[in-house]
Amino acid sequence: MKRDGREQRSGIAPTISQVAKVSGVSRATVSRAFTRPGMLSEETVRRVKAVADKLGYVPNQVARALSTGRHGNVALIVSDVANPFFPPMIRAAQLHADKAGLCVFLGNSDEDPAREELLLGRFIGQVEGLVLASSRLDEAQIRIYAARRPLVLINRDIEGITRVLIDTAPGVEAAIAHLAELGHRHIAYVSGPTTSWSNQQRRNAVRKEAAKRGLKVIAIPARPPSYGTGRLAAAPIVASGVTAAIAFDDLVAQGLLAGLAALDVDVPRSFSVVGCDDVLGETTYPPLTTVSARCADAGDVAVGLLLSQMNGGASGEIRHKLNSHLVVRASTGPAPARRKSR
Amino acid sequence: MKRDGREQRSGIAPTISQVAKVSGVSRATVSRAFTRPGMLSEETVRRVKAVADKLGYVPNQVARALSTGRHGNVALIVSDVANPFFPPMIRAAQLHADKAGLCVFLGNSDEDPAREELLLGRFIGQVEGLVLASSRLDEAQIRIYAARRPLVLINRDIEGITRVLIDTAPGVEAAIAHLAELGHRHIAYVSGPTTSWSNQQRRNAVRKEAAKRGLKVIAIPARPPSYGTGRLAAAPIVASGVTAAIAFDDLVAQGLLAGLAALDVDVPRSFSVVGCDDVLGETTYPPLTTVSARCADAGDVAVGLLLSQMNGGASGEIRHKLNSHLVVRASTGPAPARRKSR
DNA sequence: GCTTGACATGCAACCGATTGCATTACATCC
DNA sequence: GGATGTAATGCAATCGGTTGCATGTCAAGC
Repeated sequence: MKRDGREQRSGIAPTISQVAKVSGVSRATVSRAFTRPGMLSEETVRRVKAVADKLGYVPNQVARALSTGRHGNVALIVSDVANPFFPPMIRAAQLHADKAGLCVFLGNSDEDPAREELLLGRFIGQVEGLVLASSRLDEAQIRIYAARRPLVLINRDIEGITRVLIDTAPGVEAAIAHLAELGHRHIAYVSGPTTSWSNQQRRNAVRKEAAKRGLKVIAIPARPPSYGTGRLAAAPIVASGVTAAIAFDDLVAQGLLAGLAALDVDVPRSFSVVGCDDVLGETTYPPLTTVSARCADAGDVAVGLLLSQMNGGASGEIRHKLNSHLVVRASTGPAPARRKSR
Repeated sequence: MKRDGREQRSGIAPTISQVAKVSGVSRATVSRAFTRPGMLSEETVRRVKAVADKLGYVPNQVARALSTGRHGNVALIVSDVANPFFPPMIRAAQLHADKAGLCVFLGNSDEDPAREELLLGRFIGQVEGLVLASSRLDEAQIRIYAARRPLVLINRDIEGITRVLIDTAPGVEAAIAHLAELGHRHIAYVSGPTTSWSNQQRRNAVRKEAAKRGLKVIAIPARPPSYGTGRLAAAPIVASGVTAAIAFDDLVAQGLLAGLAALDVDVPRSFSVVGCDDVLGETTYPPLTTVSARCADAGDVAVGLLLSQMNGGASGEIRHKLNSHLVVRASTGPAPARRKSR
């Protein structure tokens, strides 16, 4: 049977032909009643819509897509839905897409390039545009897809491809300044994935500003970045003798906080911690001083850029930077006297 | 121009006709080389595929969907992506769908029935099945959609519609028993949305088990359930004189923890807190005793049921219950002597 | 040698819309 | 009154596949 998968349930959905027959016009007219009512007399539009309503007719998106090439779908691929960094971004992207009448496919690559590519292959045929957040794909691959469809990247910096970058450098610099003012002279950067653009950017910002202010900085890895690895980083950090740490992200910072608590190190009295992303709000204990990264805005802006690209505008490459600032809460304080006086 | 939206970028995608022409066979044969290779001679299949490869031909999903009625898409609508309860569920659902070769549309209703319906309307035409998690839609609406497409609900109990319910009752009962054993005699339930199935279920479980063990329970609302409202609930709870509280979810519990800390109430020494859902792991301070709700499993099972429904099987109604258990961490302890001895 | 059937492939209708190009009916203008 | 224009609608091709049925080929069976 041909109609197998179509409408397993009650009543086959009415088609344009049925509406046409009942309202005594051609299929073209019914189509226009929905897509270009201005072309028809008001009377006809009214009559057709009334019939459509009575029959419960809804234009078939798939058929429309085949003939127009526009299906009103976009895809968003993230590396890990469960990382608190993404949900606000996803939400904002959704919202923007919704307003534009678009449906969004969500893909979760689980940080695996192979999976990411699989998803991409599945999506590409049925979307008008793509947003890749923190893509782990290699540059060549990304370029191939970008050649087929409008595509925008989030937190990945590839020349010639529209991208939105959350520029945490200003916030990170402010954080270092903040620590310096509090008297810290020796700090640690708890680093994230080496392949991540964000991590590189943050590391560089830390180095640069620390050098400027004459602070010493050591790097301690937390890979993959998570609560658990952050927690494990506490011991080596304490052993290293630094008085403050700035972590790759909030999750790592939160783990670090827990690790410090377990070692009986009082935060912020004897040690200061700064996070990055500001996705946890005040929910940590103590509330985390962190670099606000506006991840929601990133989702919103990315979809906006995608839209304008889909509509033919904005053909040139765009490199949109979102800046950041420091949010001081309660996990940072004056450097402990013992070390400060050294 | 007709081809407007189609392939704005380089090289129009090759179609079945081009492959047919180049390989010197009919379009039907090319189609079959992909969908029913067994029908063709091995030699032909090989040749066609070689040509397709060289041309970079990929079957157009949209066209295929129009003619077969199967597009391999499903939709998942949640009430709030940003609530930590959902991401693990989304992730699990994705994973399962991926394995079955399906793409998933994600919708975020933001707890708003009107938005939920809008999304549903947009999705219904291009999916083969739907999963609604914590739907806020009224029953009649849901039934209408369920009549058009296979549909499964998560945490919503409507007769006749396949649903997966995270049964937190056993875990909640265990939590009450745990508190009773610790000597608490008077506790609070910090309640969530009145329209939520989960909330009703949890409230009832608390009442029942408390009655059985002779505990007194009062209800204090935290609406909408969030860190903020949980925090605000701390004051009235302390004022009420209870020695322990069980919260609608982990977020509320986490807020409550913060509110108590702000009031200088020591947890667990002078007050015990239990959460629900177990989505925060050990990341709270102190680590939260909570009812594990296996939200990831719910996503996985829901997609599984949807699949079997889509494939014609499992026509009868299914009511799948996922059970729960108590995870004891560090936010619960013996009731304080002062009150215990009363 | 002719029938029969299996196998491989092609023909053409179809899925449900959109749209360029008629066609028709009037109104307007010299 | 005939040329011209305009507004409303229909015709039929098209989008890119899938599939029921017809056709052709070749080998086995009688």
